[in-house]
Amino acid sequence: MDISNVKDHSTCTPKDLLAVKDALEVLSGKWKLPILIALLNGAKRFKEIAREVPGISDRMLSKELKELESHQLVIRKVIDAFPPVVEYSTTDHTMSLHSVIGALKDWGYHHRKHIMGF
Amino acid sequence: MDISNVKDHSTCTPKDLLAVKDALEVLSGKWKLPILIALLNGAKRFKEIAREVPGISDRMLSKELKELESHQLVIRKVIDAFPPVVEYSTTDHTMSLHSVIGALKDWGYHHRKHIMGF
DNA sequence: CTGGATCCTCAGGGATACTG
DNA sequence: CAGTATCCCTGAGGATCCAG
Repeated sequence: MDISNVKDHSTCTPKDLLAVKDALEVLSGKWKLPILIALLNGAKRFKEIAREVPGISDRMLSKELKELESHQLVIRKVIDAFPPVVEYSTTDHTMSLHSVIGALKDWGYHHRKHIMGF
Repeated sequence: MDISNVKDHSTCTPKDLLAVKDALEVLSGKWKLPILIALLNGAKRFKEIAREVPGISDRMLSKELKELESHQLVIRKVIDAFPPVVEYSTTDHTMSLHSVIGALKDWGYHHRKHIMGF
């Protein structure tokens, strides 16, 4: 991927802004990134994700997973059995999010230190 | 089958998740990043920012700027005159956001290509 | 020009109960 | 277990008017 123009901050074009907005929209909401982070550690079932994303309700988890699937960020695999087993996993496309998550994580730590006055 | 195709990517600890959540909270909302992007191109006045962030209302711009200031992400400089002149600029701390914005921008482009099917 | 004050809408999200 | 169906409420954000 061409990131050659990243360094030129003085020309963050309207198109670049659009790209950022696109990303924000897809990743918007309180839960999408936490869910994806949980799944990046390995495929998981519904209840497992719920356990790994503290505070999320079944309703929201269901909704968010559907949205993520529609964006091709997770894969839903149903195993016909009883009781039902559904396994969620990441996609190649999810992997491209690593730099985003990494940047947010680093900045989160940085910001906390900065505000706390260290 | 194998729920354990855990390739052990940079595993995110609960603390890391917290950091991501911190970042998301500070940058949450529809306008904060677009505003910061506008300011990264140079200090600007209220109306100039409004012009560079399409769709934002004066009310939201005012609110978001206050919040950003409280997080030390923008500096507000009043020039006593008539008509009033207020200049907003970034801080050192804002600069640390470059990697976040860069990652989001790159991923936005990438995602669009991916969804559009190239 | 730079916003504050008000009012209002709507969608994100919580709580609870229920189903195959 | 893996969700759906309802109900409800809060708060982000829009519209408009007003003031220094």
